[in-house]
Amino acid sequence: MAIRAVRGFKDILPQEIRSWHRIEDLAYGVFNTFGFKEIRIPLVEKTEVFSRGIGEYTDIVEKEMYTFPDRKGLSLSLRPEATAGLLRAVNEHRLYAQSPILKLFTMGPMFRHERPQKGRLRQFYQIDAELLGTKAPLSDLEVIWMAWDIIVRLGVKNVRLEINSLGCPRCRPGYRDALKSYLESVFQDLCPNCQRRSKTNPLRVFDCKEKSCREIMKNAPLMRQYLCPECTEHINKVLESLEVLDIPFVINPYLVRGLDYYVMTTFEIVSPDLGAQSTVAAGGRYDGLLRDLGGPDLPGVGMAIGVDRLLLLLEADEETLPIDLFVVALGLTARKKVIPWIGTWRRHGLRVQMSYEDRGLKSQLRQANRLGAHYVLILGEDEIKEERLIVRDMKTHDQQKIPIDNNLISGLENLIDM
RNA sequence: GUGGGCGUGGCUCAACGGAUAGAGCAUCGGGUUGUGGCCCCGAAGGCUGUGGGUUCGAUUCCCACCGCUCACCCCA
Repeated sequence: MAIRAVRGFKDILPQEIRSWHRIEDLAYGVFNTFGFKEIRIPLVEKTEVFSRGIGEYTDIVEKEMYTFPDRKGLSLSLRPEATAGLLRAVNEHRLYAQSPILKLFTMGPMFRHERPQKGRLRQFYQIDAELLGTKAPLSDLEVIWMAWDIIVRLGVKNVRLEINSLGCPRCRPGYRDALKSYLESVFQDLCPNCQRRSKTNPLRVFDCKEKSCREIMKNAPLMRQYLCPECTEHINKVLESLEVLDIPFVINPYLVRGLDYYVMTTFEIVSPDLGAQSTVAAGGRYDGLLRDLGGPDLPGVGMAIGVDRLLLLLEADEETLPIDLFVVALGLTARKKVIPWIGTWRRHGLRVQMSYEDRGLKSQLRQANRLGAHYVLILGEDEIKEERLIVRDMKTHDQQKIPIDNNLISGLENLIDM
């Protein structure tokens, strides 16, 4: 029985790698123009980073993390998201001291032990950006803008921005109480799941798909009615700036993030083409998180793009990487002559391949054709005797002979016009 | 963790409970002893996911397990 990859862990095969590069390259470009700098952080952190950062009683921390003791008994976890670890690094290296505003991005795999399905793997990739040091609504905009830009510029059509405000530590408790007491009053009529959620994560009840729960929640109090003046002004300014930019959005009063650190602005970019896991990108404001991780009380806002999901929305890229020159050497003498030439051409940047097997001309030409070679160079006994080798243009079928002399290397390069 | 669907050459899929499990694509070789693609011919490639059961006989029906997948849950 051959060994298979672990459930929920996938190989990214050569035929899909170009799409990955396309996404990553575009993201690098966008981040660069927005003035974000790259940071690379460990895949493993002390479990504490996530339990304190994301929240001890969130599903992610409670039942989805890969947590294990190291050889000395210290509890470690594979990162289930990027923000907590990134802020740990910011704090550890006092990066916030360099400038009042810190703009960072990172990309890489995250790990959550969930049941795999479409758009949900146990190792999945995120492109993540964080903007620290300001509460200004325009910083929310920047982060949303980048996510939107990356997704739209990749050619994804059918996406929608959903946005909401979760309030702040001043107004959220009042709302939470109101929601809780409402949920208590209707407790008997909620589905078992929501009865549990009403205690652990009341906002999540809004997400329930049960008809009865939806009906009940239509009369539930909404955060919007409880937002303090500052939060109201903040979200309004974010929405105004989105309008200025012509980024279409819908206000989703039920939008909730499953991580405890979010306050005020939260958003998702969703696509109906993804199946049940419809969120391509998401993020929000997390003032207070850095403080909770033991750092200074710096506000922040961030976003993460699900690369695997984004990939599901893209047209598959061509995998074939054409080559410039395929060298056919027939026989041992020819092979020996040809190898140093190949080395030179490769150092000059030409994409050159040869057959590793001692096959006939026909077979090697077939191989050259399959590889998409533009030119084929043929060197056999006749050519050695004649001291001229054959250069064949596979597209036009033209063939010509060029002398094997000191000018061979540059002569060929001129001929094939690279 | 719960439920549905599906497991046959590398890939996409056939085969009423019946014979040596087939086809297309891909691979390799030949048709041209040194000229690719198209065409023709041929070769190689299978413990039909695993283990039980029913049957004279199971790829086919039943059960269990494993795997994949979609959905619930949750989230990027």
